[in-house]
Amino acid sequence: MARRIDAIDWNILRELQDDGRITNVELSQRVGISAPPSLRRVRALEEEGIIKGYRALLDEKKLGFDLMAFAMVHLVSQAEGDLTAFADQVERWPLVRACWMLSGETDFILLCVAPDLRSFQNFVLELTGAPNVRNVKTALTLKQTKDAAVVPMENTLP
Amino acid sequence: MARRIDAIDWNILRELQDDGRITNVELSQRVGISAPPSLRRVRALEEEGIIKGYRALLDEKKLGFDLMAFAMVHLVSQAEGDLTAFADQVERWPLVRACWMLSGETDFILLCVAPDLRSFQNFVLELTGAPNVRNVKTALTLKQTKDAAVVPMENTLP
DNA sequence: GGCGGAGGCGCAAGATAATTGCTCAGGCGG
DNA sequence: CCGCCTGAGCAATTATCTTGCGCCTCCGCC
Repeated sequence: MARRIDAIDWNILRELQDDGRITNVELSQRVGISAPPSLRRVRALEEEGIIKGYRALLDEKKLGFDLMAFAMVHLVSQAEGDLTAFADQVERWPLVRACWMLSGETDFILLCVAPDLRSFQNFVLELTGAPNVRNVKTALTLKQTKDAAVVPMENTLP
Repeated sequence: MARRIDAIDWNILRELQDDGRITNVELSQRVGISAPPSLRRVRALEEEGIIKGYRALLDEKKLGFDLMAFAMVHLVSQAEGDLTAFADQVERWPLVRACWMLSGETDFILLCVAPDLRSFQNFVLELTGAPNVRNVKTALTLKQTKDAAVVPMENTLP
C-alpha cells in the first residue's frame, strides 16, 4: 500500500485539489501521460486513502448562511471518554461544520455557520449548556480571506 | 440570476457536497429527474456561483503534513489598508491553508499545516516578524473530529 | 553481459456518460 | 379559453471512461 508518490502523482493531486471534477482526459493531458494510466493512478490514490473524496464547494452566503463564527470550548473533564462524548455531540449539531481537538488552553475549536446572529446565539446557549462544557468563547468572522485546499502544492516539503 | 432554489436543487447540492465526482446520471437518479435537466440545473448553480468549484479532499498526513495548527494574530494597526496588506501576505504563505478576519480580540485566525513542529516554529517566527504583527498565539490540533462541507443540509433554516 | 520478471505506459475497442436539439405538459396571465 | 413561459423527458451525437493487451524499460540475478 505504501507506493511511492512520484512527481506525476503530485501533479495529479494538485490538479484534483484545484478542480475535482476535471475529466480524466483533461487531467491526463495536464500531467503528461495518456488517459488509462492517469485513471489508474487516480484510482490507486483513492484506494490508498490519499484522496479521501470529492466535494462541491458551495457559497454559504448565497444559500442563506450569512454568519460564520468560531467557538472555543473549554470542558470540565478532559478524560478520554468525556472528550469523545463531546466530539459525538458535535457531530449532531448541524451548525458545526468542522471541529478540532486542541492542545493547551482550549479543548475544542468549532467552526460554525448560521443563517443569522439569533440562530447562532441560540446555538451557543445550547452549546454552553451541554454536558461537560465549562465555558465557550466565540469569535465572529468578518470575512474569509483564504480558503485553500488542505495540502500545499508550492513545494514546502523540506 | 436570482432563480429560486427548490427542493430538487437542494438535493443536488447535498449530493454534490457529499460526492463532487458523482456522475450526472447517478445524480439525476438520486434527485428523481432525468439526466438532461439535472445537468442543466448543475450548470445553472455553477453559473450563479452557488457552486463555487470542486475539490478533491486529500489526506494531509499521508502526504507528509503531520501537523495542523491555528495561529491567532493580533495586528498593530487595523486600518483598512493594513488589514488587506496582511491578507495579501497570508496568500503567499503556503503553510496557511485558510484565514479568517475576526471581530473582537483577535484580528485574524489562520489554519496552518506543516510537515513537522520545526517547520511550524520557523513559520511562526516569520509570522511574528511580519509587518504590522503585534503578537501571535498558536494552538496545535490534536485531531480533527469533524470535517463537514460548509453548508448544512439537515434542515437548519428557520 | 545476457536473461527473465515486474511495473507501468500507450493503443484500441466496447461500454457508459455528457450534451444538445426537440417536443410536450403544466401553470399563469391576458 | 388561449398563448406564453418554464422546465421535464426523449433521442441522437459526441465525448469520456474503462478494460484488455502488447510493448518497453528498469532491475536483479545468473
